[in-house]
Amino acid sequence: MLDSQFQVLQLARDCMRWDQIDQQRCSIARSLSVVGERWTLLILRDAFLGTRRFDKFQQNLGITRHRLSERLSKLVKHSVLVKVQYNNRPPRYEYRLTRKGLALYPVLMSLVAWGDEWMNDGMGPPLELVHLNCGEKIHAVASCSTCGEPLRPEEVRPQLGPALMEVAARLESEGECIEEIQSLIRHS
Amino acid sequence: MLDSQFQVLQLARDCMRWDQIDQQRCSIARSLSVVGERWTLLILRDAFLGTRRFDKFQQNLGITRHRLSERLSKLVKHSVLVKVQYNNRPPRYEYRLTRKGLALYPVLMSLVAWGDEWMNDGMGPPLELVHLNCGEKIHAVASCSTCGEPLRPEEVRPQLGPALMEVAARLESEGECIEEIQSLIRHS
DNA sequence: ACATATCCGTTCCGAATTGGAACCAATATC
DNA sequence: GATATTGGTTCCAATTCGGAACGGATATGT
Repeated sequence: MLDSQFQVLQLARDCMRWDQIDQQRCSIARSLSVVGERWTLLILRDAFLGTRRFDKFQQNLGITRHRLSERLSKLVKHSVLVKVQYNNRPPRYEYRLTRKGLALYPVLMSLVAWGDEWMNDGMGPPLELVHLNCGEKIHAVASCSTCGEPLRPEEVRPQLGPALMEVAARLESEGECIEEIQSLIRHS
Repeated sequence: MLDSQFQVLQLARDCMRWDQIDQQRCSIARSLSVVGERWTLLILRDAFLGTRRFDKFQQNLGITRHRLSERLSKLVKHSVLVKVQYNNRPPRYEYRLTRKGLALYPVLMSLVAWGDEWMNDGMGPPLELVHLNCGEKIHAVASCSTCGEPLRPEEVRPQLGPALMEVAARLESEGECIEEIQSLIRHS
């Protein structure tokens, strides 16, 4: 009971270990607990470009076999990839994006857009993206799911959602100061 | 000369070390070389929620002071944050998002959207986002910079951009097989 | 039949990164 | 003069990582 509050507010310990961030009530922290490790997003980049087999991932990425094996297993465990047998004799497996994995496309595309604009070396983007829908060279923009306008930080107001509401209410009823509830928002 | 090709194709060494991914001609790899380390995106999440001071970051995140100091310095070095003196005596500093830092908003919002949908625990999202433009609770969608339609992986065709074109041309004139040029695309 | 190749990993060890805690310096406040 | 606050740095043990060798199941060449 008290424990879970402390977990959210991180008063239980001076510092939180990285392998515990999935316990935070924060969607970014939870996302990163699955895709936030070294190599993982690069593996997914390759998956979106069509790579499916262990060897190809290893060659394309230059990751060690050990690390690759570990990362792929974790992605399978979290249903971002599925391990599919594509050959009986000898038994051979490949890794394919699931719906959950495909849903990461916006994350990768926004990283591409940022890198193209802010990390280029003056030689233009390494890859160009042609949108078959409109035929133009394009980049990704984050826009509103309802009105379709591009999202700007100052026009988006974060507020306590259902998952945090009750925690906040309990804290308030126990006389916790507003500052700690604010801090809750920061952690969500 | 040959070195730079090997760098791109990663034939020079069996494996590439993580601290060298910024040398890849890949915008995702380059982006991750700045924001891909543990804690960094969580620090930026806090920055977008208004945190500016060393102590507040430390309290909110539960990161060690050492690590925080290192990450902030790196973000300042890459102009994602600026260190601004907000008090003369005693000299006190705070960290603010630059334009380059603000441009990371889509990355964070797409991580939030993915986490809300795929990593929730059945209690609804921790934070709700109200878009002042339309007044609704919304989430971020990646859409086309030209036609505005939501981006779907199968409708986006990646092709060699200027930064890779010349490398590919040189490889071809030297008789490298098409497979290695394909691999170039994968690395870009 | 036997050697070699391919694919998909695992095991092991030294090197690099991280977490945890203590320490430090400049100034404000009691 | 003692204690608190802000913004760090230093140090060491624990964890994670990179590199290279090894393994097992099967195909392929000779």
